[in-house]
Amino acid sequence: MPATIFDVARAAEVSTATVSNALNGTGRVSEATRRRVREAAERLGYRPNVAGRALRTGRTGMLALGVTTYGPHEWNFSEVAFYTQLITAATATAHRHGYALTILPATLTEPEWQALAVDGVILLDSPQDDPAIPILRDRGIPIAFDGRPWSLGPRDSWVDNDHAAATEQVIRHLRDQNATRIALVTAYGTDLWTRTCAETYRALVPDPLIDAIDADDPEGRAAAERVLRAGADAVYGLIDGLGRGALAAARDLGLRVPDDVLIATCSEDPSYAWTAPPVTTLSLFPTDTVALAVTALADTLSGFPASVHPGLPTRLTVRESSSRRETGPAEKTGG
Amino acid sequence: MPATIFDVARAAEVSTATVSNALNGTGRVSEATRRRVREAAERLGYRPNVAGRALRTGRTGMLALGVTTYGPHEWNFSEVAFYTQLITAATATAHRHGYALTILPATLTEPEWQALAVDGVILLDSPQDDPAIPILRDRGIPIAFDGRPWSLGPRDSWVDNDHAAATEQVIRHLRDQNATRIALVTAYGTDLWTRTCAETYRALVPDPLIDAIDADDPEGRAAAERVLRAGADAVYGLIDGLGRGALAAARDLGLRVPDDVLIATCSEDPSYAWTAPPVTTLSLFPTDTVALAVTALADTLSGFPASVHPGLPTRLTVRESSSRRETGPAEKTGG
DNA sequence: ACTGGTTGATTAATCCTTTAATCACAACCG
DNA sequence: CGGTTGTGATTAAAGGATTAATCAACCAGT
Repeated sequence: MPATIFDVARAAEVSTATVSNALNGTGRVSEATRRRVREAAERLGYRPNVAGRALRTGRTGMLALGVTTYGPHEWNFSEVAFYTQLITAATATAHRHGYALTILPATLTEPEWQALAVDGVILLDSPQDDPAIPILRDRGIPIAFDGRPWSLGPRDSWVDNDHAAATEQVIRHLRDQNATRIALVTAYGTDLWTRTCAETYRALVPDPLIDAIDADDPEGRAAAERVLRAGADAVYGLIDGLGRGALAAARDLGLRVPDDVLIATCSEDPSYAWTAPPVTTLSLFPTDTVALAVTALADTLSGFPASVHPGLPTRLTVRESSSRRETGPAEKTGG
Repeated sequence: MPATIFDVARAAEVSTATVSNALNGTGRVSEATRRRVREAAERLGYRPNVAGRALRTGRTGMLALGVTTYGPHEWNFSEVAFYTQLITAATATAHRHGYALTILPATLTEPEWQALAVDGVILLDSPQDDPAIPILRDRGIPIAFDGRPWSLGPRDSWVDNDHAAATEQVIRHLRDQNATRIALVTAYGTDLWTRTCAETYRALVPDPLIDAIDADDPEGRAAAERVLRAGADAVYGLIDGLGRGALAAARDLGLRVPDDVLIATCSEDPSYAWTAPPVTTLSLFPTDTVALAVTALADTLSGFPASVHPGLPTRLTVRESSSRRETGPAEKTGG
């Protein structure tokens, strides 16, 4: 039995319309009346009923975060710090803008997308021909893409890191450490992020060696083993767990890291500073990225034009797994 | 402009009441009419408007997950993997029961708790005198506690691991490995989980040595250093990051693990299998636990009585950080 | 004094669904 | 045949907020 707008109206001795106008800053209300209404609302602990407001305005005050998966898992959260940080930051940012945020299961059917009662959606690494897109467009729901989208509607925003530059930085670093055959291990995805990284890689590496992780092996151990068997002396992984997967694969094959193989991976996991050896990581700052996406979405919902933020920075943290000890030229060629 | 119940009524040539009854299985509707309504609804892609339904029934179809923090952080996600798994499982389970789930920021004020439009709340490690409790009780919103609560309302459920047994298992294991001075490092919390573990520890250890992590040091490095300086030869951490914090502290003090110091920590982080040395962990299976909590909450909302599930199992994974190499009696005493 | 414009408030419709109350009709019983 | 019971549907109210349309009062101008 929370206080309704009628209770406030009665207490302030005005109509409900005046209460609404006074509290929302709409219509015409004298200063004195506004104060009276505010006080009454405060005294009664009045909070607008969200269902009533949603019914009338069509706005729910809710945002949704959608994560697309490709593998068999309902969530592709193979225990990655990336998602935790991202969810955390998205939720906090949404609240800061006055929205609640709900996280969608990866397996949403078309009628479920139809029925979804949200004001806006953040889509993470939306794949090609994402079934959600046409439905959301049709419903007039703005989208903020985290990761470059395949198509962009008029009310859509997007944010992304500068993956080309990041990939180039990693490849050059591995080269500087005398890697001669650099392999790339990707996720299963058909997202543009994977594609951009792969293209940049191909443009830089004369003899590309690309493999994707298996659906049942989130840390990519089998994929790492394949590329190592194929002769790679450096592995760069686009998925968080690949540092561990590659360490395991190297050990199984009797290869020393970093003496025989160099390893680097995209990851936000702080524990890579503590593995044996510590693993070089590329951080994508998911918190900053998604916060920007949520803010863009909130701005769009406030009537501001949609915005685009490509080229967000990344950071390469070089650790022992990709640091060859100081070597003379003789050993260099021997690699 | 999605189809409303009026559109379906017109298409099926019945009243809206009949549509509602037919689709919800309420009231009295003939089989033939029910089929006609179903077909019309299907054809028009009708999905009940959640705001309209919420306004009428007072049910929103939304659950909230509340995480209480004690430190300065908006989220106490220092325990990365634990929360990821937990949030993931909670969301998936909620969806399985037909609810959406929203994650609450830790810093919710009383009026915000008042206005929160949800059918039920899951509270994680609710502290003593949690301000949310009286408000939710007053509003008749059922609570499912993950972690034993300080007080239980008639519609509240709770689930928890058997922390006493788990703590005892860890202590005994460390003793078996010849630890003579076992220290306990806790979070900042006033939650019952911390308290239960500490009490069990005190009952088993003749000379207790307890410290809590600092608010600005989520991995507890400073706390680990303090207890090691105080003479501990084994550290058991109740927070996920403490494995890393203790490894760092030991290294800084020139102590070898496991030769000079044994380390074990509560954690879901798989990368502890890859640290140098690998760290012994106690898993609390947060996914199973929270799934049970969400299910209990959904059941309560369906009219079933609230339920209580204490004593959920844990698992101790012994790794090198707490495994003394086979030693003769001479070395044992020298420990 | 009449007109026109401004201000500050109210009235009433609207959003969509659920559900208690009601009604029409047919079958059955005494 | 009048009265009761049961079935299958409809009518109308309710739930809480927003907002277009309307109204009353006042002031200024001619």
